[in-house]
Amino acid sequence: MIAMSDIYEKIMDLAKRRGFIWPTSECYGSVAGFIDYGPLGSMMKRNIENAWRKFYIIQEGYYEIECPIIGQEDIFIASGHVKGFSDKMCQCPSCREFLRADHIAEAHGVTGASVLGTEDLARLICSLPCPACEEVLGPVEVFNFNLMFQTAIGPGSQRRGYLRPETAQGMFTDFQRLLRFYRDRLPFGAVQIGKSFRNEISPRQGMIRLREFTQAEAEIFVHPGEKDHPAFSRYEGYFVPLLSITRQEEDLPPVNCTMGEAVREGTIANQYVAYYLALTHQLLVSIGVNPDKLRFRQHLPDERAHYAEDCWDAEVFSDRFGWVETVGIADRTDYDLRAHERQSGERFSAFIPYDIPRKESRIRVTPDMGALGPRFRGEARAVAEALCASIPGPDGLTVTIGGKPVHITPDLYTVKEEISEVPGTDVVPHVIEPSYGIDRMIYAVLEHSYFEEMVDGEERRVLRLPPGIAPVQVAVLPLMNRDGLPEIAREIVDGAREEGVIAEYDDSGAIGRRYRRQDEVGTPFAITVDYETREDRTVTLRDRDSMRQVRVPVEGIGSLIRSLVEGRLSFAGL
RNA sequence: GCAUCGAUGGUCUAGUGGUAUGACUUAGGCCUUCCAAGCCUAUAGCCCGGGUUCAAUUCCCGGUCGAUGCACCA
Repeated sequence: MIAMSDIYEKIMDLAKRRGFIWPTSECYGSVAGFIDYGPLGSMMKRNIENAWRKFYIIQEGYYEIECPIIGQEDIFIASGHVKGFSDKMCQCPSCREFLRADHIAEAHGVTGASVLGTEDLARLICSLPCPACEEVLGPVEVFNFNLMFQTAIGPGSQRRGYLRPETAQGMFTDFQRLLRFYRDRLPFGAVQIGKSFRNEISPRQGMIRLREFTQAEAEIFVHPGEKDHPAFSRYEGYFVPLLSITRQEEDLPPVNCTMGEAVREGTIANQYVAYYLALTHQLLVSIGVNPDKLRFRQHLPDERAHYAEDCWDAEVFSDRFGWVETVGIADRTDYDLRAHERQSGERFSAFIPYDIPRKESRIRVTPDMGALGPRFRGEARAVAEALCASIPGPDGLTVTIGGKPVHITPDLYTVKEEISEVPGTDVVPHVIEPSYGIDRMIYAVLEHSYFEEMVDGEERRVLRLPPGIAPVQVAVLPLMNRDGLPEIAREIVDGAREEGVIAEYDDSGAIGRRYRRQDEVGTPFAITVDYETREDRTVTLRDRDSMRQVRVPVEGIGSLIRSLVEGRLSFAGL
């Protein structure tokens, strides 16, 4: 079979040659961490994004939103990215080496250096030697190297902006609008597909670590006390290969487990997380990820964010890169919404009415201002406030006003027990976040679809892409480039296009060569117009994977292809 | 970011201090009645900048990109 060590080279070679993925702006030498999607790559990417939409928008009923890529600073102060998404660095004045300032300090016995401010760190390291050139650093400047790209909004750079490092924040900042849109009820979800940016220090590994990448994220807002998914039965019996914390600690392989069982035995924190694990499994397999090269690994306690209740990565096996995290599914609790509540001062909660309004009794103290006013004059207001906040005894009570104790007798206020009705309560929802790296999914699908096989002593390269993902869905080929065959073929192309099928016409070279050309880019079906077509208006339809052919009528072939692409018919059933 | 190595048509490759070999691909033509057949023709290349030199794709320095190791990293 294939020498696996260079499968990456083969795929990237094919991707470059045939217009899937190109290094960006090659005429100026490209830039690491950025790629261009060529004609077939863009098409395939869109197909994968639409497959994603089929699950999250059509099946789940969550609507998509689209927020700016540039966000103002407050957003990322709240999210923690301004502070936490950066490293403290300095540059050695002697050798110009960039260094991690906190690492230098810690190497010389300072503990907790990573949480110190830049000035404290600068003071600490000025007498220390540079780890690269051994010169004493001296009064160097310590600065934050933030992984976010920074920009200025408007002229004169008055306002700092950042390119978003994730699409998620848009769904959080729009929370109140979304809640209103969903008519003030939980649970609801919002999704977003778009570009995110991280200024990686060293973005190697081709399209696995990009500085500009596409994310598809869903934020599902749920009641903190109701983490049973209303449609859980859909995936209750669905098997997913789980690599739990326990199994990782014991060095065991993943085990297939139904979602119902995993939740019951406590492996997965709740039904919501389990539901999206299963949905993700189904989604990834449907776009062409090999299920034997897919596992769900639970984050170990030390890699999980402190606020997260549970977190799993869908990892896809690459013969080149090993297990690659491609999707993250986390229960982020109320951390994000509370963070924005703090930063913005706005409300990030939902009002949830009780089934029956609750009665609450409360002791209420009403100060007699007519009596307090003349007695305490300027201090009357403070006395009244102190009274309202306390529960007096039978002989009144003593409050401290301006540092002095003051005794208030019962004739200066009245005490009443009040029964009030409380209709509901404010709840800050918990957030379930499935987050997909589209570019990594594309790479995984390419790697898992790529096959080489021997046919009649010749090597055949074929991308076994699912028909719905393939960039070209049908090739229409006149067997001979004459005798009226090209004309019929062009009619068939037009008919297919009218059905919304991506069809390509090719009359160049021997028929076998044309099949191979299509095989290499994953075109699932090929229609060949031959001499019989002129007699009886039938053509051959070839299946990419089996290379089998059947004869079908020209009439209605466009909609036949559409049914095959959409999976409503199978070639084997023709 | 550091260290080491590398970069020749779209792809793979030969080779050189005097502008470059072959194959595949692609395009046009001939041929061809279903899986990369054959023939003719054409297109297209020494990563970028600087230096040494009469002359640099070749030697030197810097950069970019890529590979590997270290560092870093959701």
